[in-house]
Amino acid sequence: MNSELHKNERLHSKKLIKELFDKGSSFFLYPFKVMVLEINFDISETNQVLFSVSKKKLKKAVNRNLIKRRMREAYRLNKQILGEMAEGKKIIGLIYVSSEIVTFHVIEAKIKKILTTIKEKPLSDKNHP
RNA sequence: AGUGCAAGCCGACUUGCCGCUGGUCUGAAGGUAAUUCUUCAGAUAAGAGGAAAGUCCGGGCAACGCAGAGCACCAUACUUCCUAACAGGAAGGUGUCCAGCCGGAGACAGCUUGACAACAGAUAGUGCCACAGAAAAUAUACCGCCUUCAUACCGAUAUUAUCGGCAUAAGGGUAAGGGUGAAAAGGUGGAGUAAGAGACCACCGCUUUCUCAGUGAUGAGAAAGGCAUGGCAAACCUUAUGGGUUGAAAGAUCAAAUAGGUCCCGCGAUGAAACUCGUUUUCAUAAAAGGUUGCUCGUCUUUAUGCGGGAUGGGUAGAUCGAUUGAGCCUGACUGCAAAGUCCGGUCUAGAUAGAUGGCAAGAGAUUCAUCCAUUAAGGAUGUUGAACAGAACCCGGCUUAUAGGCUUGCACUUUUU
RNA sequence: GGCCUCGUAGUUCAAUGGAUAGAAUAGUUGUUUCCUAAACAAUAGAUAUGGGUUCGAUUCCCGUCGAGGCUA
Repeated sequence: MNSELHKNERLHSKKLIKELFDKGSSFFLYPFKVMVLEINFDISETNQVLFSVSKKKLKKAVNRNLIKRRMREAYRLNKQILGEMAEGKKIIGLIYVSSEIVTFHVIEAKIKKILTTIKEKPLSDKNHP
């Protein structure tokens, strides 16, 4: 599996973002809030992911960019944990809720945990939003 | 060599691996009549700032309004110039303040360096000036000063009067003085007077007019006024000048279906007349409603609502353009005191769109802290820490604010050597 | 990205440019009570920040910082 992260793997459609925040199931794993939604195969060919850092938590744009870059890098290096899913694809929202700047190693460890959790989650989670 | 001030410039590096963005080239696959388009792979060079920030000004660009006028609103405010434009910049003028020098008895004036100035108008009008103070803007109401007359008292001479002093009441002349206050009605000195006063004189300050110099702000000189009306316009306001409004989430193009929208045609308002007496025909009509940037004028459209038929075509999701060749950058020459302008030559240097510059490893390292050594002092070694402010979002010109450290130039001071 | 509004005691609000910035509540101390509450009395506490205009600034003007809202 390649370790690239192209534009079609990032979530940029306004409709899908709205759907994710309306219908998706969420859980916390500090310092992240994670939202997941399973979608049909024909809408998207790959998993799509969204990274978000709040302006309320980190005031300066430099620090927000830094955290987003570290999150993106950690997802890129570890996305093979999710593997190939036959049933459908997932859209994932990763929202940073801490107000401190965390090093890359911490973020990578947390992302690994999150991806493992998502993979092991049963499909029945979708039925009771 | 060091320290301080001012101006200008730069804004932490190397290697390896894995990645992101748009461009160019090559190859493969698919589509098209073709130019060519889409996808994938590889190669190649490139990829945040001096403030990208705050959004405080000014423009370009775009849409809207039927063109336009006035009012309202907003902004600016010494002069000349620069500029696409500006509340920006350059040069200059004036004023205030600090310091120094100097003249004068004094009021005050002159020169030099530096800093600062929202620096039009306070006799166009309105308003405000707390407390204190006689009075805060029409100065003379008050306390005072001087004087006339009357009365009472005291003293002297002397005798029923005169002179002097003091007090009270009335009248008159004055504005010197009046603990205050941020601010007190030209100032200093003289002469003068019953007491006084620009009422008078000298000087200083002020105002007005004229002449000369300067593009101009203004300056110099002369004459006159005799001084008559303080401060606040970052209070309302007046004058002059400028501004239409809204912002790229503006806007343009592509674009499936339904409803809706828009346009055209017919029926359709009121009154009168005619006859074939039907909701048939002909003629006339005004005002109303609506659109139009905050308002008014002006201007435009329509004849209610609604129904029927026909045509047109766009809101929303998305894509492309707008959108990176521009008041561009660099070098040089010329003009100008300067801001800046002109010309020759060279050059193309981010273009993302939930938002691209990152991660890991190693090295080198400004700096911080601790220990040890040495010295008049600067210093050296080991370990530790590990780089300021900060991220383009349509593009430019400024302003403001944040900023570790380094470099260059000029000035001043100190030390060392010759 | 663009536009607008607001910052006053710990909290909620007042204050025409003019005396020591006021009130409620919360806090502290005391009286009362066997103790607590309530009541009464006293007390401390603030104009976001830096400049400017003015004799004088919470108020007027400018900059900075912070908070909130509108706009697809």
